[in-house]
Amino acid sequence: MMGRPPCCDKIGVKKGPWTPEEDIILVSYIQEHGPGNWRSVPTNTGLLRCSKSCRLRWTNYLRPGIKRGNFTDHEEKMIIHLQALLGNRWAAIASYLPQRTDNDIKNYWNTHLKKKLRKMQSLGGGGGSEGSGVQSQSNTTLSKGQWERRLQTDIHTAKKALCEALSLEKKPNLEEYYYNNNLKILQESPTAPTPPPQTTTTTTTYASSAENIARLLENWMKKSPTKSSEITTTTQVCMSEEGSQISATNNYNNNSPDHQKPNNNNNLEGFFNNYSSHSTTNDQEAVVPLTFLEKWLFDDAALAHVHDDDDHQLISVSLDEAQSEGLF
DNA sequence: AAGGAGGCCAACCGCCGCGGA
DNA sequence: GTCCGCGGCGGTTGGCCTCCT
Repeated sequence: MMGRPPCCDKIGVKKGPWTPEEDIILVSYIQEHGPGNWRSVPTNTGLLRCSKSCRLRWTNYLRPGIKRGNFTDHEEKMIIHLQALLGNRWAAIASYLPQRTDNDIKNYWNTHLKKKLRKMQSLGGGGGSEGSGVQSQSNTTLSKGQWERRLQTDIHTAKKALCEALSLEKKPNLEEYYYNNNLKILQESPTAPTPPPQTTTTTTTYASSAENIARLLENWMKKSPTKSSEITTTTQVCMSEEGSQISATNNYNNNSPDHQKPNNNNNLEGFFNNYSSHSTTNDQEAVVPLTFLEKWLFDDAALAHVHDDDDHQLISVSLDEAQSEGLF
């Protein structure tokens, strides 16, 4: 067909940091229409942003359930391990850490973990791999057959490593994980728990909260010296089979332009009742395992217990899940 | 207290795969 | 079958912040 309209006009597109006002416009729009169809977002909202920018802002900052800063030890280890297995596939890695965005993980890797690993490798004496991760040591030229065999071996090794890593986790399968995780989230909420979804796709559930909005409102408060009010973070999660849509029953000022007024906390309450995202990972890239690092990772036998902490609502990667994602 | 250096992170850029026309 | 836009991803950057001298 003759050219759809471009996703954004290059002229008149605003760049740079998002303002709280823009955030609220975007959030209220997504609340009404759900995430997706990003092309229509700038036109329908009047935001002078390109669709990509809107999507990015949502996924990296405004999306409910995002945890920021302070990576836990367990998260750190998962990232390191997954990075070793998957390489720099931040989106894939992020799918195992639902509270973290790929951007966050990427940043954390680049700013903290790279350095940390380098340090540990120099301490451990072994090494050979450089900063960008735990890379395969083989640089020798191989014939195609050799290369394939090597790759297979690497994949096998990676599988094993992942198996071991996963066996440290206490959640034995995906359904149980979802159920447990869901319950955990629901502990914050007065609503009744829902049964685990009957699905084999990797549906990543985000803890719903108004934290992100609260945060942006907080910023707004700073700008406007009105009284800062406490945002209640009542959360309510119910997993739908379809997922990916914010419940239409939420009433974050659906009909009123008042959504731009930040003090209306009642409207924030229950804002994100239901949100989940889909991720399809099909990563088969395997990288040769770890030596010193591996030890460091696996030595942490307490790993499995970390989940008890409410602050650690991590996806425990089950073997089933990994298998269904083509890791094996 | 001031200036510089380095760190951190939000956002942009460019590429790629997919799907619709 | 081809073209083109969209959405997603990873790499990179620029500006703000913190720490150090």
